[in-house]
Amino acid sequence: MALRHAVLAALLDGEYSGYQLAKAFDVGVANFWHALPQQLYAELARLEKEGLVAGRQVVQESRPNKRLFHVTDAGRAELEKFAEAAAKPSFIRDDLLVKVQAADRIGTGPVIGQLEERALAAEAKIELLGKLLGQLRGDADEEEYLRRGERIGPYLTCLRGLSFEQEHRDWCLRIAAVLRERQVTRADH
Amino acid sequence: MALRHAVLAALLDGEYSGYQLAKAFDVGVANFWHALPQQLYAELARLEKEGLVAGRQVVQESRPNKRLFHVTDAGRAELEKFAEAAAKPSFIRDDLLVKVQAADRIGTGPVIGQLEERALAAEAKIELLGKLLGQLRGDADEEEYLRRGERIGPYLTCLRGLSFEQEHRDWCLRIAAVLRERQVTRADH
DNA sequence: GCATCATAGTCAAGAAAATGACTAGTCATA
DNA sequence: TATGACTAGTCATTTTCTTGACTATGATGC
Repeated sequence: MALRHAVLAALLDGEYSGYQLAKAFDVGVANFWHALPQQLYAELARLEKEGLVAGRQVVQESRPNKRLFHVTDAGRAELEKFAEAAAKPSFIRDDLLVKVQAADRIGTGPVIGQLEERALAAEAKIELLGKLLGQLRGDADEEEYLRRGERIGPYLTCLRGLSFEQEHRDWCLRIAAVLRERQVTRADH
Repeated sequence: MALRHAVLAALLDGEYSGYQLAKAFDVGVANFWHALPQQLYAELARLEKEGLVAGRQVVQESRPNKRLFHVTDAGRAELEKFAEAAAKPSFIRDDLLVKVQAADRIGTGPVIGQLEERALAAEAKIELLGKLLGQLRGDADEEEYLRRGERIGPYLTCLRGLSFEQEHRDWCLRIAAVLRERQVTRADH
C-alpha cells in the first residue's frame, strides 16, 4: 500500500491523467518510486473509489479523451497519516549487482558490457535530471530556492536521484575497468 | 525469477543454511537484493528441487539441526546464462522519498525526524560495511586486492552499498536541515 | 501509401513478495 | 524462575508486480 502514496505525492503538483502520470513515473517520480502504466491506472481507479483523488473528463479533438485527476482533502489527510507513520527501510534490487557479485566465478565479458551500458544510461539520466532541476529552480540559485521556493518536494527527490545516478555511473565505470584489467592479467599467465 | 539468482550468487562463497542466508540478506547481500527469510527458505526448496543447489543435513547438539546448501554445476550454469541476458534497469522504492516529495504540502515535523533516524541507520551501515570491506581485503590495499584478489565479487557490491549509504546519509542530513530552516522561516512571518 | 509512433487507455493471468502466525529447543539475564 | 533473545525453520493467505495482449485515433516519416 505504498504505491498509492507515491501516486498521491506525484499528483500534488496539479492535475494529471493516467497517461501523464505514467510518463512522470518514468522520469522525476522514478527517483522515488517505479511502476508500470497498468498499475497506475488500477491504483487511480482504487483511489477514486475511495475518494482520495477525483477525476474529471476532458474531451479532446484529434486526440483520445482523457481523465485528469487531483488529490482531494481526504487524499491529503491520507498522505499526512502516511508521513507520520514509520517508514520502511529502503532497499536496492538490481540484477546487475547480482551479476557483479558472481562476476569472478562466471564469464565477465557480458557483465563488463552491461556495466558500460548502464553507465551510459545513468549519464543520460543525469543530464535529464540536471535540466529538470534547472527548470524547477528557475533563476534562483539552489540555496535561495530551497529557502524560499514554493514547492521544493520534487526538487529534493530529484537531488537524491541525481546523486544516486552519479554514484551509480562512477561505480559502473570503475568496476568495468577493474574487471577488464583482471581479464588482461589472467590472459597474461 | 531474480531472487533465485541472488541466492545462487550469495551461495558462491561457500555453504550456508537458510538461516545464515537470511542473515546475509540483512547485511552484505542487502547491497544488491532484499528478501525475507520465508522467501529464502521457499526459494532454496525450489532450487534444490531443480538441482541448482544441493543441501546436506548437519546434526547439531544444543542447537537445532540445519541444512547447508551449496551451488551445483547446474546452478553455476544457470548463473552464467543469467549473466549473459540483458539486465533489467534498477530502481529505487523508498517510503521516505515519497514523504519528502510531499513534504511541503504536509506536516514536515515527522518527516524531519525520520530523515534524521535514517541518517543514523545509514551511518551504522557505513561502519559495518567499512569493517566488512576491511575483512575481505585483509592486509592488501584496495588497488592491489582488486587486481589480484581471489574473490572480489562481494567486495565490489559492498563498495556500491557503501557509496549508496554515504550518499543517502548526506542527503538525509541536508534535507532535514533544509526543512528545519524552512520551518523557522515560516514561523517568522 | 504504408508503417510506425504518440496519445489514452483496458483486461486477464501468472509470478513474486509481503504479512502474520506457529513450532521447539537453548542460552543469558534480571 | 520466568522473560526475552537466538538458532532453525514451516505454513497459509493476501497483496503487489509483471507480462502480454488488445482497442482506437491522429500525426509523422519514408
